[in-house]
Amino acid sequence: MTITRIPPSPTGHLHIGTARTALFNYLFAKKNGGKMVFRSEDTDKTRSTREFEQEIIDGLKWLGLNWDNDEIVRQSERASVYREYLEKIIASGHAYISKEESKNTPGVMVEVVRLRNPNKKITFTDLIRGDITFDTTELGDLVIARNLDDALYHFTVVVDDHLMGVTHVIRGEDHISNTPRQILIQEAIGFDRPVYAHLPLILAPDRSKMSKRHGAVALENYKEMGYTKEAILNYLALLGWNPGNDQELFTFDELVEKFDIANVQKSGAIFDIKKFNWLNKEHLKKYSDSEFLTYLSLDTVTDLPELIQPESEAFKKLIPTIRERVHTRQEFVEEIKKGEYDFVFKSPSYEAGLLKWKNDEDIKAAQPRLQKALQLLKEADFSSAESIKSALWPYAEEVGKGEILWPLRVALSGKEQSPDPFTIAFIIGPEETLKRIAQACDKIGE
RNA sequence: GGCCCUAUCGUCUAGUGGUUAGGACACAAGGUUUUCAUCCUUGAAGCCGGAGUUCGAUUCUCCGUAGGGUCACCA
Repeated sequence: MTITRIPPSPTGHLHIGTARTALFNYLFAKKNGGKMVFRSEDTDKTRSTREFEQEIIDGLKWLGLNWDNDEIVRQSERASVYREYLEKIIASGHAYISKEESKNTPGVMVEVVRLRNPNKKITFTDLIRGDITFDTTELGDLVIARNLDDALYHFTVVVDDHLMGVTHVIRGEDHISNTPRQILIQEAIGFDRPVYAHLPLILAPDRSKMSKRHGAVALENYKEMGYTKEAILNYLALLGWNPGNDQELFTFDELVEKFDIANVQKSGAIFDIKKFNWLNKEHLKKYSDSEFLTYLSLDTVTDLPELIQPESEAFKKLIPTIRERVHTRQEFVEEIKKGEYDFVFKSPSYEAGLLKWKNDEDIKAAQPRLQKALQLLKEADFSSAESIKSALWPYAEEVGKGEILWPLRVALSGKEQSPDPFTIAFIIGPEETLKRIAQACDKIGE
């Protein structure tokens, strides 16, 4: 049975790269009818925290990347297991206790455990890159434990991967050079070698490994900005993998179905927020109005302008309009905060001159048209933007579209750029619509 | 610097010993019912360089070059 693993170190937030590694491990396992296991690599007691561990677990689960039995193996709780193998490997002569000065606290003598390096060439076959050969001589007798009760990373990884039955180690390219060390330890203990696959890295725009100095790297950051899990999964998968055809939009199920590690790229991929935005919007399109409202969760936005009333009828009617203009919840909220749609909630203020259509000589030309529109709208059906449009359209065709639509839109929005007048009229309702048009007429008259 | 990995439009990528080198994002232009957005159409944009193999290399080999990763008693 195929068993992959996701072994994060809880020394920081859930990195977007870790999420992608988890995704690929999950997809590979699923694809092969196997499972993924989870392991918290918290042997560094000074940097690991339970808070980070929980955040990582929550993040992976939020994405839907579940693992076998929900089980959480913690390396910090397995010292006795490591000790057993440490003693075994020392007894066999493949490792030895070395009395030397501590590197961490100079001046203090300690007894670390070192692997007796056979100084040989190691060749392993990477599922993505093919054969990779290292001469381990340069590694020296690497330290595998600070002492018998305090095993280090390379040792714990090898022991746990073996004990947890891991068949495929799929991890970031930054682990390639760790692989020969771990193979050396495997061979010293006598464990079988798993299959390795090293994924290309996610790169920042400057082509270096994506890190905090480049901006958001934590999954949580993207979640907060309003990237949906569907979009995150989809984008992460596309970063370094392709289905072999032109499909770019995937549901999670489709990814599971179509994933093939043979189609994983060798070279690193730059994280392109623009394409990510596009994908997010595409996935958002599938949301119904009520799903979108839930997605927005505006009640969690603490600094929403007072003017905006998320519960109001007008606001609910406004949502589809904003929705088609933004990629994320964050952009949505910013649009509101900028006051772009304040005209929905209060009478617009604007210079009368703005009412003048570009083809008109005088602003006064707009007045009779607005009067006519007023008249037509009094009889109009305000049940939809479409019905409002049909009430005005014949007249607009007769007198010229810009000639009436422009001043009408300005009368309703007070802006040079806004949604079309029918939509605005629908949102603010008949009473307010008629009032604003009348006000515009007054403005011209002044 | 040593070791290792990588190299197709700006970005993510498809692809082949002979192709008009395909798609997507982004960008530009035009259009769709006034502006913005949406949508549609069109466009610009790429095989890192040099040898070699070959009738023919973007594709295969080698050498460069460039970029990246890694060199802990962190993981």
